Amino acid sequence: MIQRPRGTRDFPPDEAFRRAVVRERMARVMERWGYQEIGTPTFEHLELFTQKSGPGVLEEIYSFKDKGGRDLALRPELTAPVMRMYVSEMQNVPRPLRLYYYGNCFRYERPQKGRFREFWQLGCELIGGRRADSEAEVISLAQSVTRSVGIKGDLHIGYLGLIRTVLRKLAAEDRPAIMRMIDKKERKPLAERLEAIGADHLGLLELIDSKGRLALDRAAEMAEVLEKMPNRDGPASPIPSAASEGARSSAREGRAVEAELGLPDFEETISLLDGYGVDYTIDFEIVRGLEYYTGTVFEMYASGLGAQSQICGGGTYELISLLGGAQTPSTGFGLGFDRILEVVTGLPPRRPPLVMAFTPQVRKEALAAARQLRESTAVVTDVMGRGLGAQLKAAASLGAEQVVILGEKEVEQGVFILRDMRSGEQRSLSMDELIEAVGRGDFSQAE
RNA sequence: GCCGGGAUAGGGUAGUGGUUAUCCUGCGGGACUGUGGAUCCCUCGAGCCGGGUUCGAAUCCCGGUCCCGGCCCCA
Repeated sequence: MIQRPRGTRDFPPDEAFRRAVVRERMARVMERWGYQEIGTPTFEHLELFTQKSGPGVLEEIYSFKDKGGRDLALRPELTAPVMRMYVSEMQNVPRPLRLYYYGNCFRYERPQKGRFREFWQLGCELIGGRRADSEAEVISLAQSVTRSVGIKGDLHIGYLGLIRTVLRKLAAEDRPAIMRMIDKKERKPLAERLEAIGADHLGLLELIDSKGRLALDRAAEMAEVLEKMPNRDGPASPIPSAASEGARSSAREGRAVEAELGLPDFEETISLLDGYGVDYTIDFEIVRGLEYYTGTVFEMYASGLGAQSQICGGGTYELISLLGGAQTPSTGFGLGFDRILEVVTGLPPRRPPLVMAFTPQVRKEALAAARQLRESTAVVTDVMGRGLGAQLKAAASLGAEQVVILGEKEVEQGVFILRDMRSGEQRSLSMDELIEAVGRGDFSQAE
């Protein structure tokens, strides 16, 4: 017997239905905010991903050569493809662009709870807006989307400008280790290291330990001090444009990303969030590793997912120039669709179809009637050559709520019997009355 | 790439060296060609794969595959 490839899943009817309902609800929220769905290819040139994330991603990417010798890769995420699409065909569309996507992605990783080799992401990108406004909108949208399926995620919002500025007061060789320890929450080693390099007075530890409003106050105090301090590597270098440096470095290879302190911008974002009524925690511990994030970053967590509790991640980044476009800020997030399905509860069950039961003599009439009823609801008919009794039995085990019964008598009188399977109550109805009675019972009503 | 636990009919399971491989459920058929999920009867259907040990392996050993959880990583 042939098995499924490791880390992939089959979705039986009930599960596929749940996924469709959740996807549908979340997409509807995106649409309400004016975001338009786009689609990109399942595979791309490998270079797109190495350019964005560095050669390190090769380990976890499904890459291959096609018959023409091209290096291709199954997409491991969707932000880079969306940005590629923007650069190659949407740069002249009026800004801002509000886009969303849903698609499967592939990573060669060890499967565990909430982690698969083929997984689905749903996300959005807001391209070319003013920073604080865009961030507030996107963060609010993220919360709105997850809440639309009944998930109350724990939203943490951080800001990289401050930490980057602190790091620039340190010797360049110390920075990666410090960054890593923050990300890993290795508090003790971090404290020791900061002390060892004489940086414990900068307030970094206190900053990442503070959460919420307190953190913002602390950040403001720090910013005042930091602004007066010289950087160890001179003034901040602007983001290099693709043209100016040959466009081949990856975001991960230590490109100088804007490191302006910019705390007022972050404060503006935060204050707008209050306008949106977003529920959040300020948390400077979020660093999201990547160098292409330029300012605000955020993540959402949900309980019940074991080691993989993060269901959403996003922020503001500068990727477009890296892919050869004009420098354009973009804010977005990606949702781990599969993880969301793990924690979502209380979805309505699929509505069972109407069963059209008939005696053998009037099969054709029954099929014709079924065809008419399908204009307004889901209808199934027997294909097993069963007798009427057996058809009723089958309808019952399907969970059918209503059965239409048709025999010679009914055909002669031009009526149909509508039987309510719960009560056993039966009524004789004309086709028009029948259509009226069964109402709309299709897929969309189940949501 | 690393660590731990697993894998027996479609689903759920019992069995720890010799059984006709257990039971529940399911599927299909029948009792039942004008009205229900009940009942009864019949049928179908399994020890992940490959080696090894043994007179004999679902059971013990080795390798692989896949699943579950964790580490690493998480764009």
